[in-house]
Amino acid sequence: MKKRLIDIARLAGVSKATASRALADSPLVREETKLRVQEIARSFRYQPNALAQAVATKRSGILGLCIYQKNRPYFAHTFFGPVLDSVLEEAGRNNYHIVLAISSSEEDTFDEHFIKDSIDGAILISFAPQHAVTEFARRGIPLVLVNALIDSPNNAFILDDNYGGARALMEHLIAERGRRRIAIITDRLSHSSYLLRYMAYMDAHREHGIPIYENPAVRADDLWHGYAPPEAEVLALYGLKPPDMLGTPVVLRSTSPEEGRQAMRMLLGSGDAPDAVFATTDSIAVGVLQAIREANLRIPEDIAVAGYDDIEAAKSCVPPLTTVSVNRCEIGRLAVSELLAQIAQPSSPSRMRIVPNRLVVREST
Amino acid sequence: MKKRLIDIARLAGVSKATASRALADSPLVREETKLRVQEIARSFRYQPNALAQAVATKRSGILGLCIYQKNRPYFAHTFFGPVLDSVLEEAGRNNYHIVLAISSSEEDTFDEHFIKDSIDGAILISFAPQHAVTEFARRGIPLVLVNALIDSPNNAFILDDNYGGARALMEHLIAERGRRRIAIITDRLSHSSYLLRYMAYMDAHREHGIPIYENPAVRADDLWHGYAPPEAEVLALYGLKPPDMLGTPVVLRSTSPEEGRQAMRMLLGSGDAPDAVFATTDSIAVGVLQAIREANLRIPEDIAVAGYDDIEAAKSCVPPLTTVSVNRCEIGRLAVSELLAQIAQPSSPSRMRIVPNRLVVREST
DNA sequence: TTGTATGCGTTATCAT
DNA sequence: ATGATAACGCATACAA
Repeated sequence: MKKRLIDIARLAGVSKATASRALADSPLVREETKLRVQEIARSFRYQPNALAQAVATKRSGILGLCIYQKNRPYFAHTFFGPVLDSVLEEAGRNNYHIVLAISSSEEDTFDEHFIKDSIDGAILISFAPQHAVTEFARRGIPLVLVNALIDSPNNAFILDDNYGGARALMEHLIAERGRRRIAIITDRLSHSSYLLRYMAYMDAHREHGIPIYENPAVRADDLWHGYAPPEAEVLALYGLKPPDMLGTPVVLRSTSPEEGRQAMRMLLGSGDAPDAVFATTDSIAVGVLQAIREANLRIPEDIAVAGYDDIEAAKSCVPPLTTVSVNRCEIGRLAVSELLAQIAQPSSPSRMRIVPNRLVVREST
Repeated sequence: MKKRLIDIARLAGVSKATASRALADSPLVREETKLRVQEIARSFRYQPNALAQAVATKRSGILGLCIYQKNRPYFAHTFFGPVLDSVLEEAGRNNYHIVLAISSSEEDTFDEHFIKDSIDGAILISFAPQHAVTEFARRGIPLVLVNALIDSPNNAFILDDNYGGARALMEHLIAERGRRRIAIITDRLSHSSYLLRYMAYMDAHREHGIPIYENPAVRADDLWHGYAPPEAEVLALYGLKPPDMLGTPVVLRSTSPEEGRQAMRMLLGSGDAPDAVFATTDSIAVGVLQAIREANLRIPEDIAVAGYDDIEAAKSCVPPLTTVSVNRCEIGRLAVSELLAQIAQPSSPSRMRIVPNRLVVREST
């Protein structure tokens, strides 16, 4: 019933080798026989066994897309989802398949998952522990890191311009909107993306010579949970120096409207409210908006609110949110194209590509 | 450098066969040698070549997750995304991998994509053309259909209780909120999910003996674009009869806030506004809310708005949206478990599982 | 231009 | 309990 290459070959009266060549459209086979083989293959809807092809050619045509994420959302995530979509598009254009992997443990190096010498390359999004990167290298699997800043040679990096985007946003708040008491509410700074956004926040203050907003309700020792100071070597890769002054941001344990709402309530309840809030994700900002509305304050007149990411909700929330629009589409596309380049030319040098973003001013500032 | 099974075997001083058995923890091998082989394998971080295993065992451990979607979002979609997440969870729990496929053409049967006898089973979400289902059957690939209502034997179906959910929502609007002029704004009815929601809307009116809301601005011939009447046989599978009366819903070309906004503007501009709107997706409802706010009408006092799906934005929009919460998580989980059951027992009968949903009343009604 | 023979890295069968 | 050896389905180096 199910036809193999040898069946097609017999039906066409040729050998397996010739049939194989004919189906691969090799110039080594006479046009006439080529057409005959192809016609027979088509009439039986023959499809080669991709797995057998893979073991023979040592090329599976499969790319792995991996994220470290303890809980949902995994790919139903405002960043991972759109990146996945463009990864799929670009991979499809080049006839590659995408297999997904999630790991809840930072110890994991994904070799239990799907590595097993069966993927041609991998993309790691948003978090990449050193030992995982090492393991991929050891197995000779080309790797591209997205929005993860670590000190690693021979890998390509695709990064949103977190620092630049946050700087532009801060310029908007300080120079265009004249805000001077700007609070920052952020997810953990151990993640390089948030760290860079935070550093932009600090640097903007310094350059404009205005003091960092401090709130007695925010106790640094409570709130910096688990934050390790940025490593100078890693920052240097990005052309940055460790911040020479530190504020006390409100550091959340995760990114969610509910956490943002509670954080903002705390700031409002302290009786020393800011005149602007930089929430380092739109998701947090949505909760911040809620808290301010519930306190019957006006946005942006009393408190301006800005987010980061430009997720769907940023357009439909009330008021629509000023934010930094991250080019997730381009990030996914570049990740695949860099990966394919590395697969084609395994010895190509490590490259870092910083993807520009765009400040989107809406009605919340 | 890269170790194969034979290398491990030699190092352990045994044959390939014994090594293979030892690593598979076969009872056929002496405990002592088993431990020796396993220890050596571990020390060299040996990982078997999954592709070679797959050709030998005729089992790849890969499941395909396919959607027909012309444009983005693909998996960054309010339904596909969360379903994908729970598919990944459930597949991972059973040591299966997921490879994704999108097709922009209804003609496509996915055999060009990844079928090629290399997946153990497939899940088709939200749309399943007959010939694609036939092709999967022809190739002997177990298939599960999610939220797609077609007449097909030997396949498992997982369906949100679209009809029941929409009925509950209509009961809420009519009985609890006393609304009598209820407009419906929906994506194309050629999709069974929307069709079932629409039928619930019609049936609720009939049973309560209240007339369907009609608006002169809505011209049926313009708006039913491409809608084919429901096929009785397919509906019968679901225990339903074709509607014995028809309204003129506002039928959109897609699901988006912007389309919803424009549709609602049209209704408002007609001078004959409804007192409630059933938007068959939350995404549409978000746009409806905007249009009503822009017209300075009160929600829900002047016009109540209800959606369907319970996407993230439903909680954070203003006012928070009354909607039907679809159990996407359970849908994805069931899809995988049904598929695995079918893989294990290829001759098991076709099953239809309807996943309950939940009416969530918020402040928009 | 075509065919033969070998290799890819496993698992499975059949001896021993 | 272990080892040869044959599948698995394809690609390809080498011969012809």
